[in-house]
Amino acid sequence: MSNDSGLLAYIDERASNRSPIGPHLTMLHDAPEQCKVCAFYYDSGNFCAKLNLSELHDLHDHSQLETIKRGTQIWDHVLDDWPILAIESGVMSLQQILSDGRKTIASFFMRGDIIDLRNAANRKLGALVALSEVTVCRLSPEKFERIVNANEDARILIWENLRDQTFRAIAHSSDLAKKSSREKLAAFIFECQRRSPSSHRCDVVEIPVRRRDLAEYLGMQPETISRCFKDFEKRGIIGVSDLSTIRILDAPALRQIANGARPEEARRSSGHNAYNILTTSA
Amino acid sequence: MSNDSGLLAYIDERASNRSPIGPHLTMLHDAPEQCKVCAFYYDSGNFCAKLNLSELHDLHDHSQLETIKRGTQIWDHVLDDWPILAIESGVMSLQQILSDGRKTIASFFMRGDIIDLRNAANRKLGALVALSEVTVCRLSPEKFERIVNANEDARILIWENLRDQTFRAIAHSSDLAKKSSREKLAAFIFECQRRSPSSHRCDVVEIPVRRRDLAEYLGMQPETISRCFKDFEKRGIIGVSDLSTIRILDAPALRQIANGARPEEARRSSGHNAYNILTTSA
DNA sequence: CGGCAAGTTGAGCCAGGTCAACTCCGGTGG
DNA sequence: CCACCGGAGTTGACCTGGCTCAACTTGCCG
Repeated sequence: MSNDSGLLAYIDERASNRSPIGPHLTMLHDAPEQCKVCAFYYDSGNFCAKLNLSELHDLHDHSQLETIKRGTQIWDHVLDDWPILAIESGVMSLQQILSDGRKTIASFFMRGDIIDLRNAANRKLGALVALSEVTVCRLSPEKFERIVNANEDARILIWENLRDQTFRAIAHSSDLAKKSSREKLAAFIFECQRRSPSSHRCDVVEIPVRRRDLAEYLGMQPETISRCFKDFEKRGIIGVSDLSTIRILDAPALRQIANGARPEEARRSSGHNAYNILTTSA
Repeated sequence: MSNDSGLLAYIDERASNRSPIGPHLTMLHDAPEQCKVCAFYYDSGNFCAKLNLSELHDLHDHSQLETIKRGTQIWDHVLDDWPILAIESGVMSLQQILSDGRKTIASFFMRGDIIDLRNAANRKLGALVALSEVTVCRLSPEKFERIVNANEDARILIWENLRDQTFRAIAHSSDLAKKSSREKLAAFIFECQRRSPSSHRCDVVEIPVRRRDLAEYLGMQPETISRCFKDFEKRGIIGVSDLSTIRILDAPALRQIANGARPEEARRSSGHNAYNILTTSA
């Protein structure tokens, strides 16, 4: 997919309608070449797969596919023009810097996520930074808007994608709020498993980010991350082969930890539970 | 709830669409009584205000307005049928209970928020619990869906509402991740100010939830909340009149704290005149 | 006025932050 | 091919912010 990025470099983004195949819409029997190999198209149930060929070509011709290196920030003035990003591969992060330099990664965006930052300017959300090599498609806001208006399937899908991002952020909030370091890490491992591209559940999980980024995402220190991994490994819950790959050896135990079961003690339970919540265990 | 639905049944929704003063809509010169006093209708720029009278009546007639008491949970089997909630007043919370009893409030929903929990069942998000007396309108999913499909203004508004919830959750995540207790509380005070119904910025801020709920939202202990409030008060940054009302006395200082400026150190300002620095805007 | 929940205050302690030293590893250049 | 470098990760020692527990005060409601 990087073999034709050289082609892209030539293109004048503003003026040309740059259809890679054919001058006009006469040859709509096929999807654009770039789209054929893009997850948004060939993943069943992703956005571009919902479009008809006319829409797909229209969107493609006014969008920009780009590969960006780790550490690159997408600047605000670019986002002003291209506020809608489709992450095709890699991991993007939304990060904030506090006045004294502490850095926080508020959210990860991975393959299949569509980031819609229209109107996000007022609320300063932070910077979009690539945590790995990222392939991203900048969707034309106008075409996107038009397609979403016209195509109900696409609209529903986009809506669910956004809701999923919301739910993910909410779940992440509650992880951060009350969980211990081990619990957060365990929950994150399952989150990685859940979001892994290979939809088949597998006990080998890829950690797609560096320890350091992971620490910033989970609100911890790299040292603590390291200690927690070591702890899990020592207890035989996971196996660590290399830094970016682990194997879950004792899924039930890991699940218990992720769900916040304390070892044995001190359930100062139930007495003050005015709300009588009925906890439905998964 | 649907007292005058008979009349409306006559109307052909398609033909009368988007014509607030259509021919045989003469008797529809008025919104439903309940809607007239509802924030979603009279707040400029909220959902129901975007509907034409036909849509408004249709939605109203198939929805349920309800007042629920503090501590009440909206049960899952109810959410299955009524997954879309419009919060008219009060504070709803989304809370999770960990296996050992720790409770987390992941998100607050206040006036003007529309909670769309369709398809949220798979990802167990937690329970919806009222933190105060809440007036909520359960929107008919079918009517809601139809209106969102037909009415572009309404759709855009809903879309922005959801995006705002996402951004809020993300911002909350980054607050929880790396901020100290004081910083989180300061940030929360500003969040309350921002979301207060009285749109005019005012230095008197209402804290709409109990200390205990606040603690669970911010991932702290009630004792710590109390100590932080006392600390701010002692330093003259805020004034506390009663438990649910505070007054911001030194907004710049509070802002500094919320943004994560540490007390003394690391000020690379090198400045002679600290007052000339205008870092924070709006 | 009495009872109960919410909030506050105080004392002690521990999980995780902080700092420093070290290893590991890929890239680079002589 | 090796020496060197720098950034990432790890390990150990120490320290502190905020959790915990317990006792107390306040406020609300019948």
